[in-house]
Amino acid sequence: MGHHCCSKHKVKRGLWSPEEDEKLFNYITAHGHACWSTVPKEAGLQRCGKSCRLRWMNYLKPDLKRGSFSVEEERIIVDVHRILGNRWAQIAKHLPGRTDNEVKNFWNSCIKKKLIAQGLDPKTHNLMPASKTSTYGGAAAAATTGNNSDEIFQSPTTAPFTISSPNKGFDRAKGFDKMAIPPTLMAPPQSNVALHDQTAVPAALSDLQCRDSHVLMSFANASSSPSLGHMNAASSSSFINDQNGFMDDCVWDSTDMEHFEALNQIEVGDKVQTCTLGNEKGLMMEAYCGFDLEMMDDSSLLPCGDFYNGGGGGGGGSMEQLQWHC
DNA sequence: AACTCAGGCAACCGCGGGTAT
DNA sequence: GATACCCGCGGTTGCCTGAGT
Repeated sequence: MGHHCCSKHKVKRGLWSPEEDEKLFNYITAHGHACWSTVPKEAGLQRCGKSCRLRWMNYLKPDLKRGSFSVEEERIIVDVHRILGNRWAQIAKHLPGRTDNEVKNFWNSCIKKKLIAQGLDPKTHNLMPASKTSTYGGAAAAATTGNNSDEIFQSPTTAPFTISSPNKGFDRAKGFDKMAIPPTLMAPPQSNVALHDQTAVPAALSDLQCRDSHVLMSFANASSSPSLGHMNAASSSSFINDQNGFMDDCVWDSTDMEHFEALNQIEVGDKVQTCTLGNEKGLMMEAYCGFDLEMMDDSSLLPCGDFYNGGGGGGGGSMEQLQWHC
């Protein structure tokens, strides 16, 4: 049974031969692929358009990077997956030359197992209950011993979420170079479901404030919300370091109003995560949990782009190298 | 050398969203 | 608005290969 789109035609399935690859490659490089459904016919292939597209995207495309994933790539995958979940195509966008299929396979065959071995739930990136951990082999203890690439797999409770975009739309030298966001703030919807009882609650984040000059961000009710115990756990990375939940390590240089302008509205799908930054007299940023992760898509991606965890220390900021395509 | 098994990878399948008619 | 078609995505399957016995 072939694809629905080509069930009427006699199509070949299975592995591609070098000849087929050559035909497809030659055709696409010469004519492009305006319509995949016509490609096989035009290229003289007994394949369906879908199959051709897949082969091109995952194998023939010239800018694909082959070979094993680097530690840095691995780190990016883990970090972005923590935010996006199984949105492989989105994750792959942060890894030039890698395909969604490649990332997915790497995740399933390698990263997932490492996370499990460290006692982390690969879906939520949270520590699994001891019983569950032991089910997976009881290797949670290994999580404390890593001094190699396994360090990538840190519990989100100890690694504040940070984003860095050194080359997009903002000159780091001008300021606005420090900002840390806890994983709870950036948690994807699916994670919210999973973490409902243990992580950020929207209400707790509804009063995020940024003050001018030496900007502070605060979460109302931070200390009273059990959910924010999770965030306070991140205080070792100087994200939140007092009982009121103030993040005094979050410094925005408000003289760079250009970027506050840019930040003025972050529309995140229809669930707007209002990120309202007012004028320089009284900056105010509102946010709540439950980010619609469409924000990770190109233009809608945090337009400011440049979040940097200056206080992460000790590898806490595992997203330093993440480049947002915005 | 032969066999088994697990891991990695490529490809397929089905679904959802977008667009044209 | 309804329908058909196409594309892109994520989940899954199955093949290939290498390590272990």
